[in-house]
Amino acid sequence: MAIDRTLLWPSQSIPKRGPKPRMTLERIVAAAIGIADTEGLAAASMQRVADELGATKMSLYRYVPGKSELTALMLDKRLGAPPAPATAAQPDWRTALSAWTIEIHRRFSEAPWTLELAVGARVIGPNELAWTERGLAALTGTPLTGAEQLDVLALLSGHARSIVQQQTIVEPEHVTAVLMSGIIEEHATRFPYVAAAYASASVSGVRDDALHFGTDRILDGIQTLISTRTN
Amino acid sequence: MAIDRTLLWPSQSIPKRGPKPRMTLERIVAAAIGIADTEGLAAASMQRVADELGATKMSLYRYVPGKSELTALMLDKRLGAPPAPATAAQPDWRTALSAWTIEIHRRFSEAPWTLELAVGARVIGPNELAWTERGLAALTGTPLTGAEQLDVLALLSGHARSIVQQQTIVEPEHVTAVLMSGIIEEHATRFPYVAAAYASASVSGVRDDALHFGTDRILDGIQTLISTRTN
DNA sequence: CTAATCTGTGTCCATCGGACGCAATTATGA
DNA sequence: TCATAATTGCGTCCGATGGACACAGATTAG
Repeated sequence: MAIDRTLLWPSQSIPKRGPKPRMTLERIVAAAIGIADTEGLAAASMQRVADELGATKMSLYRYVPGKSELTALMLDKRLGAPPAPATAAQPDWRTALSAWTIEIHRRFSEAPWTLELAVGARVIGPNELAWTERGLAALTGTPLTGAEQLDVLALLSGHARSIVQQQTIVEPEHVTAVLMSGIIEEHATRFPYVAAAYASASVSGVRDDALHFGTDRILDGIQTLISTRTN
Repeated sequence: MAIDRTLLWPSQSIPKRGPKPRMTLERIVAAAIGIADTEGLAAASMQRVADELGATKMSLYRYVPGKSELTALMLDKRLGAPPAPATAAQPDWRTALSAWTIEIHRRFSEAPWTLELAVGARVIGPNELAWTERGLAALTGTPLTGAEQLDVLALLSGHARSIVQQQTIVEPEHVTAVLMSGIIEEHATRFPYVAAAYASASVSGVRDDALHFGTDRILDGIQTLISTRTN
């Protein structure tokens, strides 16, 4: 149940006796990520990862205590560290946080299987913490408290993830979207507002900017809060 | 892979020949929900549900095509229909949407296992659609387009879900929270802003209002958009 | 050179979702 | 009344999963 800290946050161990390790933790994680990227998270079983590395399943357990620790490593490594900040003068908090949100969305969007792993209780990894650090840096100087700053970041990253979650609904074959419009049409009398909204949304063309819409709304709301503080 | 529509959106079948069904779809779903509520979603296996009902595992497949359909039913039924609107004069969009968001949060919070099911591609259920209908009704009269109204609801419900997701991290035994603060303390030099923010957040006492904070920010942002439209 | 230690892995297990077919049960048509 | 068609419950079997455990071989420390 409990996840081993020492894997996400490695200390040193350096055993010296015994045979040389034939594998590497990094190689295992990389192989698992490769499988998840191409064949989905479910395909990244211990057996499959071991096959990919030409090893047996049980040998992996010399490097990873269990599956959940492996997936935790996959998540943190796949999201990666935040991009290096521009060397030029640092932008204001709004443009910085906007870029922060868009980039997080891009990361999750690149590997939708990470969403499934980001649900529920888990130990935060170094990359994830680096993202928080970066976001907090952007909010420094604003009149928000530390707790409020954390809430802001949770709000924005939650939005980014939520958008990816909804996008993956439409993505595979559009079959779910078609099915949904069929349901809505059939029950238009039960859900008149939904029918009207979807009809209007379809007329006005495909909307791809739900991410920006929500981000702008949230940032507007933060702007409002900051304004009331500074005045 | 594909989820059967006809279970979430039942048509009639009414077979008359053959033995009387000993079970009911409702009973199966209810039993599965009960198990998930008390022992977690993973415990709600077909075998376990069958045991709960005094039936065999395979007999359940006469009522449910597969596990994914069962979980879809569990999700929609557990969330339930939106509460009946107050008979008094309908409130303005802001108070209505605020209550909408908080109630959605409460539903998810009651059964955190629903979060796991609400991830990824899925067929929308009648209750979920009823929630959307209710939210759209609250937004009628605002100068927002249909697509924008849908985006607003996705933004708010996404926030509510995101908050529950983070709360479940702290909930079980606080072990994760303690672990996290330990990690942050150890790496305070690598993540100075995070360390400062968490220290400040701890000093100012436990924050339980991340839900309201985010909801208010979002609603402020929508308010801003509406204001620019009406002027 | 011996003993301690570490790696790789072969074997076994419980559990999971599910395919398939068979026996029992019920309603329908002749 | 009786055969037939349809429908249910269920026993059996399967592949795949994560993981426990023990043992052989490799490697180094004393």
